[in-house]
Parts: sequence; C-alpha cells; structure tokens
Amino acid sequence: MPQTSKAAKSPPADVEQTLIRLGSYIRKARLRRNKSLEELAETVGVTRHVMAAIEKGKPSTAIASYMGALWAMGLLGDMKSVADPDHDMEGKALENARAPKTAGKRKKELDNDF
Amino acid sequence: MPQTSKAAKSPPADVEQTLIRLGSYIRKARLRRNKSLEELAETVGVTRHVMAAIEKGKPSTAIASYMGALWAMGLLGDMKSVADPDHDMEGKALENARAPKTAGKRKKELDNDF
DNA sequence: GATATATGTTATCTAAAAGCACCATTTTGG
DNA sequence: CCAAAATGGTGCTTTTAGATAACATATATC
Repeated sequence: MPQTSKAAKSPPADVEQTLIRLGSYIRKARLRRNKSLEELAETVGVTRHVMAAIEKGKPSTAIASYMGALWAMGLLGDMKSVADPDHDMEGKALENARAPKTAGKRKKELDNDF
Repeated sequence: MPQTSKAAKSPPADVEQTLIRLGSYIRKARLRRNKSLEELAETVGVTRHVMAAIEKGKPSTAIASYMGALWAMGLLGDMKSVADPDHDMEGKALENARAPKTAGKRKKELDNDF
C-alpha cells in the first residue's frame, strides 16, 4: 500500500520469513495444481505480476490478494485457526476475569512488562 | 493497495469473512493483553488508524501490517501451518509424480476439472 | 532440439493506502 | 458521576501498489 508503513517497508525478521515461506507454499500449491501464474491471477482478480509478488512474499501487498490465492486453491480454511482466541493461551492467562471493550484508562504502569 | 485490485475491492465472500474474523480475533487478543490501539500500532510500526482498520478486517491493508499485529502479540506462529504443502491433501493428490518449476506448456486441456 | 508457453524484468501511469491533525464520542476506572 | 483515556470519524496530503504494456529469458513438452 502506498505511503508504505514501516511495518511493510522493513518488517520484523519473523514476519519477513513468515511471508517468504507462505509465498513459497502458495507457489508449490499452484504448481501442484498445474496452474499458470496468469490463470491463478485471473481467478483471484489480480494481474500476473501481483501473483508473482505474492509468491515472493512481498510485505506490502494487500492481504486480500494473499487470501484470494489461498481461496482459489481451496486452502483458505487454514486461516481459521490463526489467532483463534480459544488457542491463545497467553491471552487467556492475561485475561484475569475481564472482558473490556477498550483498553481502558492507563493505570500508571501496572502493566510492568518484566 | 492503490489502483485497488478487484481482489481487494470486492473479495470473495469467504475471503471477506475470513478477514473480518481474523480482525476480531486480533482485537480480542489485544484487549486481553490490555493494550491500546496506539500502543500496539506503535510496536507494529503503523498508525492507530491502520490498526483500527485491521481489526475491522480491511481487505486492502498490507499483509505485513496484519502479520505485524500477530507478531507483536506472539501469535505469528499460527501462520506456520497455512498452506503447508504437507497438509495440502488435494495438492498432493494432483501432483502425480511431477514437480515442475513452471506450469509448462498448456497441453490442450488435459487438466479437465470435473 | 524445436517451440509454445510460463515466467521475469522494466517502464509509465494512476488511484488509493497510509500518514497526519483535529474533534466527537464512548468507555473505563476511580 | 466524572475525569482520563481509548476509540471512531473526517479531511487533506503524500507516496507507492497495482494496472498495463512490451520485451527477454527460462522451462516444459513434443
């Protein structure tokens, strides 16, 4: 996206690696299905070039384009478990009998992150 | 992304739904950790507004921003299994003892998808 | 090997994503 | 309740992702 955020311009190493891996997975899935970049791109609704960028793990590409690629190959279901609150053990633990709609007042720094 | 692709402007219903769900998961994770939009945004390297958009599941937002949010809350690991070739049963099946680097010549339509 | 096709690369153009600033509203927690 | 903070919304500007096109290279199939 334009005005590229820091996040997209130079993502944390973990994020960068995750995207590169995801891109290579998408490529493998496409080749297995014997689809050309152009064919897949067409189904997804982007150009050949965007699909190529996805397979390289380009950080600044719209998430919908990535998801569209998964969708076009029947792999979108894999996203269901991502950040699923039921599996977020750390989050569950931190949530001490509270379920606020906002983060509330900044109570000095009770949130001492040691 | 600019010149917004069809994929990002009006994604398939499944994609749209997936993003809305992901956004709400991210929101829940953030609130559990008692972080404000601004705090999380700062860690991720985007503005408050982008983080808000993510929690709404905006399709045209850079994937790196979404991944950054997961990363900042220790949830990036959930992405590992997405599109994992080892779990792609359909792909495995289609891959009849072949592993080409391109989709090769378009052999008329041997690829009859019934 | 020949060749049709896929993929990569470069370039220009344009529309929209993200930045930023400000104000309204909501919600929390004392 | 009330103050403090979070969140939501609007408008404007800047920057770049994506569209499009043309050409070069790589690769698979015959």
